[in-house]
Amino acid sequence: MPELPEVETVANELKASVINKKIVYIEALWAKSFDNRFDADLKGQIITSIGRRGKYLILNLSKSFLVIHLRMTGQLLYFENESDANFDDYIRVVIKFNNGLLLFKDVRKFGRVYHIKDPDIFLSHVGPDAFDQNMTLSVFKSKLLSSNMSIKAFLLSQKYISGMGNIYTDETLFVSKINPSSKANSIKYKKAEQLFLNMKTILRASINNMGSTISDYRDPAGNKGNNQFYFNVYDREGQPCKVCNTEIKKIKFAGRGTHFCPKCQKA
DNA sequence: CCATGTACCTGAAGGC
DNA sequence: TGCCTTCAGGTACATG
Repeated sequence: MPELPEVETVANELKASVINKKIVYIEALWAKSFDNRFDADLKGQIITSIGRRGKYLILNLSKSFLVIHLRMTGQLLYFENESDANFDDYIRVVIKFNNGLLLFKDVRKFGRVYHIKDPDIFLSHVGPDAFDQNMTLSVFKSKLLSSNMSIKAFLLSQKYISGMGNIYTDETLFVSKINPSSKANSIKYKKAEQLFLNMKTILRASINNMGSTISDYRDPAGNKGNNQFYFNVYDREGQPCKVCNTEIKKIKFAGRGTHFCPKCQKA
């Protein structure tokens, strides 16, 4: 699931529920889901702030950091009262606070809770995300020019710009009228500007809609997002294009299911 | 540098 | 009903 808007939604809700709380207990029910890379005691540490970079959630603790990636099916579920929690078969990590409980649930076990010393080092391979102050239009354009990849692969790669996943990449390319196979460095100046603005508009709209839920995504309260009701192309194979009525196609491209309008997004 | 395939995992959905 | 295949919002790594 989770791409930038979903992780942003999770971060915003956690800010309201776990800031200033003290960890009193942490346990990995599935060992690989918790990657402990720093020798500091988590017990007793307080969550001082919460951030996000691309699809990574960053919990700033008193002496170290928890960095969490939800991958495909990860969820962070928060319960003010422990008795409200449902410990089903897919709970991988349990974090108890002096008051409240956070469960990391993950059906497919791809997600990770990392305990690290320095997020800047840990995330050094991850580029600035779409809302980073440093990600200006001119920076974005120069990164486009530097790459001979397809624009779809470019946006999916997290090293140039982070946070974009399969849904928002397809949606952004549709609105920008760019074929997914177009080379990143072939996109003209004006088109690149539209792409940049559309990307931010689409991500912001989804944040306002609490993210998109296709199947697994839930926010920390267990609620689904609403942005999936506004897709133009994603998950709309065979349905008419909302602009020109042409049938939306789905192909395999850059290793991913890729949705587009053959007329609006000519190669 | 770039594209492709594989691995990591489980469950849902579709074909027969 | 049941078996088999394919696919899924992501990323790391190996191979041409």
